[in-house]
Amino acid sequence: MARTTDNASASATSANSSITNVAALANVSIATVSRVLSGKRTKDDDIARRVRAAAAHLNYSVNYAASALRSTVTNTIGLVIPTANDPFCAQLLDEIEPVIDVDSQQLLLGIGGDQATQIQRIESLVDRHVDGLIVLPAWEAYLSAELEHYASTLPIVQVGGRQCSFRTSMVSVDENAAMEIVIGHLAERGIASVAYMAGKEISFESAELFTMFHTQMRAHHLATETEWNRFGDRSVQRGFNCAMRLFSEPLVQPEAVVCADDAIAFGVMVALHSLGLRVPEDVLVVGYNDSPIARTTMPPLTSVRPPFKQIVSEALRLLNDGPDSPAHISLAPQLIVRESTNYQR
Amino acid sequence: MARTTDNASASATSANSSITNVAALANVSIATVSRVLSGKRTKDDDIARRVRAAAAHLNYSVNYAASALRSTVTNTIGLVIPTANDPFCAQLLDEIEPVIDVDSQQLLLGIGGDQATQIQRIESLVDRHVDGLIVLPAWEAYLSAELEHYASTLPIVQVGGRQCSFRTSMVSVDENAAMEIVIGHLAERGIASVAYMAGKEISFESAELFTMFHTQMRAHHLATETEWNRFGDRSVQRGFNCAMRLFSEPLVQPEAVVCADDAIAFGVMVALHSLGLRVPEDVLVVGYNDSPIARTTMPPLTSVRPPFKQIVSEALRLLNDGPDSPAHISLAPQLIVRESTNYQR
DNA sequence: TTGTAAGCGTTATCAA
DNA sequence: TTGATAACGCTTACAA
Repeated sequence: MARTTDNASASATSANSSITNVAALANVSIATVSRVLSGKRTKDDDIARRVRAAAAHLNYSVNYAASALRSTVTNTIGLVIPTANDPFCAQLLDEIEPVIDVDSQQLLLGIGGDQATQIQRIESLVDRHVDGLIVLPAWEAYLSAELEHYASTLPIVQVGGRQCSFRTSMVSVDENAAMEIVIGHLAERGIASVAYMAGKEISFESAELFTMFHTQMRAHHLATETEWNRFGDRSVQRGFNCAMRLFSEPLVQPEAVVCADDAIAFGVMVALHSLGLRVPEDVLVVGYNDSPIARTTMPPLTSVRPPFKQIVSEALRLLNDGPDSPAHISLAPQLIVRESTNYQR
Repeated sequence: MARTTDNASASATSANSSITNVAALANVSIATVSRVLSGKRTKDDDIARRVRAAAAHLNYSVNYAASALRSTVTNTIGLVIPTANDPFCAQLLDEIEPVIDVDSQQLLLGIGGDQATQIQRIESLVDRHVDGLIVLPAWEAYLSAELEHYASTLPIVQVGGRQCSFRTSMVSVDENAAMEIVIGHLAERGIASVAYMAGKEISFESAELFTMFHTQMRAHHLATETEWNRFGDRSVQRGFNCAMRLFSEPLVQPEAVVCADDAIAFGVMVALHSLGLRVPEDVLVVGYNDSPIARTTMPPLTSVRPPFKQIVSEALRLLNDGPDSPAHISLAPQLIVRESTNYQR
């Protein structure tokens, strides 16, 4: 019997205490301590309380390296994103980090703007034996082979983009629903014609959206013109240029503009302003991503808000389900209605 | 002698090979393998080559958990930021991640928008035994006690903000140099008067900058008015409002506006545009942070670019120096001159 | 339900 | 230099 009560609390509140110290102080074996603290022992009797008290008193926290070495989990989640300088990625980061941390897990971050770098990051994280991997593919990054290769070892969830592998799970924004909500909202406002400034974004299937735009327009009997609707980058400049071209001609003009990104919408609003057109009285404008910019435009911008909280919770749930049950979950976004569409025709 | 050459390559290219497999294949002891692969054995003789070849052949990579358990390093760096939705933080993330990864280290990310959350994140990361900790304090987060407490255990580098502790290292942007460069640039353009829209940012000592603004203005014999210069948030709206107030009155008006953030500058430019004032012919505008927005304003915005690469390399160097030699490094930013100040009076 | 003891894969120690 | 071996702190059979 190695139970020693004497001098057990000698090194109290010293941070570098191991499970042995806790066991000694609680007067139980290290196995019991391990079981109580890891939740493998459900009863909340005197022993459990003694262990927890001892752990608290010694300011004990498990050594993750030792834990990971012996068991099969590392309590880490890997996240690979193309860049932090993207409103979708940044908002997702802000949403996912606290959720992971309350699980007493940690977030290992990999950033890669192209296919090669993303593959490197994925391999690094797999080497670290992360418990799960969440990947936001970079624009034009084909990660199929990579993801398939690790899909059997490790639960992987892809977020957004073109689906890379049917062997990994995927969570994405339901772009069809997004467009339905946007066009429905504009139809309710009494709008007759809409222009669409499409994009080619990370989080977003542009072609699918473009198709859905026309489907929804027909469904609501709204008008559009081929030359109104273009693919392009999602910069303020692009929105400005497109809107200047569109609204400075004395031809027929759309009563509303739907943009694939808030930045484009911002550019559109600046252009309209400089042309003497008022938002929303003359033209309604809708953005996408509900980035911080949407709250600070003048007037504030109605924008499609990706369901970040749901994306995060579904992604983590799919990771927990393990690699054997891949699923594709599509989540409807929410339309945040602000001043830029607050006008009834 | 436990050297076995037979069936050593049986499990070749199987990913889950340990140091034992490598040792067997290379016909040396595991200790030698460890020394060769960790660089503790400098010679590049036949043994070293054999070991490396075996490791490559078996697709071996060290088990970080085991390595961390035995040695004192985990090959992880902790980074705590207030939010990813901030251009300074986002750009720093994009810069720091690749530098860490080439060191075959990994980035553990903690996000906390307030003092309590940041303290939690710091504690989580310390529990994980990160080799070093980089902290960007949140606005009004006082982390002194926390940082001091861990400063002896762990190298900590604070980036930006008010200095929390003299026992930890710090890397910051030299705001005095920033203001000197900005005002110097405007003076060269032949400007006579300048307004300053100060901020209260994460990466940025507003009061210090405000003082330096006046110092530099005097040094260059430029004029300013008390009511031109206000503290405030760094939103587009704020810039717009301030500029509208400033430039719609028929009083004396500044010939240039310096802003504590690109977003403010953007708002200013929108306001000027709507008042019929041209940038840069009528008013010069300077931003701060050189965020993606600066390249997409119309015209493109001259902006102070924090020296991200240097901040990253200095922070990592200070981490490597260990916790015993705290230093404060102040790095001069660079002025990215674009169209918004490209006008000679 | 508890304690004992055997590893997990690596690095550090020490003797050769 | 090298190899044998003892930790590192934990989890998990297995036995009590």
